Amino acid sequence: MVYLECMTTAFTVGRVARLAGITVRTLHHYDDIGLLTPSGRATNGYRSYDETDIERLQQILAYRELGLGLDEIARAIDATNDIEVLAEAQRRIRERLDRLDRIAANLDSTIEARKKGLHMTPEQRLEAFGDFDPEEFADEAKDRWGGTPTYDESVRRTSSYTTDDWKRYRAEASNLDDRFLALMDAGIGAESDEAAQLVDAHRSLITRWFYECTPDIHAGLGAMYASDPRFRENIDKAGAGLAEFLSASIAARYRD
Amino acid sequence: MVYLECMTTAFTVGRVARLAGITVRTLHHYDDIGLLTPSGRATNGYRSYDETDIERLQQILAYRELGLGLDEIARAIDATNDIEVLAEAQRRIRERLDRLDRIAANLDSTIEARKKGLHMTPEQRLEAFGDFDPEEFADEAKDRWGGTPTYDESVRRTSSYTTDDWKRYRAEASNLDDRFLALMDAGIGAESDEAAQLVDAHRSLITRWFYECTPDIHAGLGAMYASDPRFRENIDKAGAGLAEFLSASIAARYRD
DNA sequence: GTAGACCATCCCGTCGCGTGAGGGTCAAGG
DNA sequence: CCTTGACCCTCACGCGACGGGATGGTCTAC
Repeated sequence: MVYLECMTTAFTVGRVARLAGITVRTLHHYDDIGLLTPSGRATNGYRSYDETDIERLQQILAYRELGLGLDEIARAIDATNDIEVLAEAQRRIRERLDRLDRIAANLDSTIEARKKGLHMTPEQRLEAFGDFDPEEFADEAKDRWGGTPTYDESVRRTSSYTTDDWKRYRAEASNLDDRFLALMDAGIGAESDEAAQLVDAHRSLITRWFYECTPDIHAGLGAMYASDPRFRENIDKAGAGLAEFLSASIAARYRD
Repeated sequence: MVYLECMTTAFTVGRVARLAGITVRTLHHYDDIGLLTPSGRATNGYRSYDETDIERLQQILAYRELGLGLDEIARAIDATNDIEVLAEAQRRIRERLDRLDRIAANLDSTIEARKKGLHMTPEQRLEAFGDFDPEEFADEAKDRWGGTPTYDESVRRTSSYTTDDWKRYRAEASNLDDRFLALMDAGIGAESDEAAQLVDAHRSLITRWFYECTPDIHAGLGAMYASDPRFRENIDKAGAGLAEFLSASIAARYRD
């Protein structure tokens, strides 16, 4: 306003900070690194921000909201035409809004699932956060186990299991583990009739919960339990040597 | 899955990182500070994340998105029931969405104003960022200058000025400054007829752009130009001593 | 003239990782 | 059997964006 300028312009740090919802320290910092240097100083040395400074601050804050680094912000603002800067900030903010929307939706369905007792896969839980890789993981699993009908069926069936279902399955499995371990402790061998009965129970368990487990498949699975360290470690959690014993029992059952 | 567990569970750091769109280092960090400790380690020492870990990570990421510190996140998750945690995260995310919406709307109107050449006040530019203080600033100004009819009128009129309007005003004012400075340089006194003419032009300028500037008001304004350091500094930017000279000229004009 | 609210400049501290350095693990292929 | 490449591990230093205190000047306000 020139003749009336000090009425409207000439903001001190504190005032700018309050208006913008930031701290004085932040303005000092922006001055230090040259991101927002106040256009003037009063005779007492106080920083004096004018309207153009505020305009720049507006742009800075818009970009900051997106998590850009201060140097990136500086480049973004200084490089291009100022209306372009705002429009770009606009676009980025809208992207951000989309992301938050996805996350909110994800939490929604997580809460829903939790209420209904439904189970969610890890991929479902994290899909809103990763930038996007719809298949990548499923592919990884398929490369190893998949393409086979048993794998596919298992995926289909387990996808609708609730958390309670999983609990019940785990209880059943744990019970079976204990019975195997009891045999081991009692010194009853893997070739015994008792072991053969438990093997049948094991096959039935897998068929009921995952896929049609034929004797052939079961034999293959049993071999893996002992040889593949991933299965082995996992099974041995229930008791040391269980993987070996289970594998031997299965092998004995189908040996004839 | 117990017997099939290694097919689905047992994620390595890299896999979790890819799924969640974060870096391995971040997972290491969360492990270091105890925010997310993998539920197990493989025999080779590799971190092994299971489904419950992923669930926790989901909650962590949701909170992180809001800019909470990691210790706050830990407290939020550990303190309360887990479904409550998710619901709370939900609420915070929605707040965040609101804020971003406000900022986007603000940028919208800024861009619109820019296109139409309209002028925006600093308060308008920053209102979306500050937590909220609708009046605070206006109050500050009013405490000093306001309540007076001249101030109110000035606010009313200038609020509709475009940036071009401001440019034209500044040009006029700058021109007037130069003419005053020319008198000073020529050694023509503040009591001269030439100065009196310029004083009238100055009063007319203020009346045309801001408010009905009566001789009384003008005299008061002139006194302030010299005495109030804020006015003085601002006016002296155009030329050292201008505030003093202008003030003296105005005083002389109305002395009779 | 002194109290309280601002302002200034230094400068060390913190948080959330980034980024090597230095080294083991593990299928896959020559 | 050895290598290559893609993983994994543990230090440990560094950095960006401020926070926050120390120390001291400035400015209305009673």
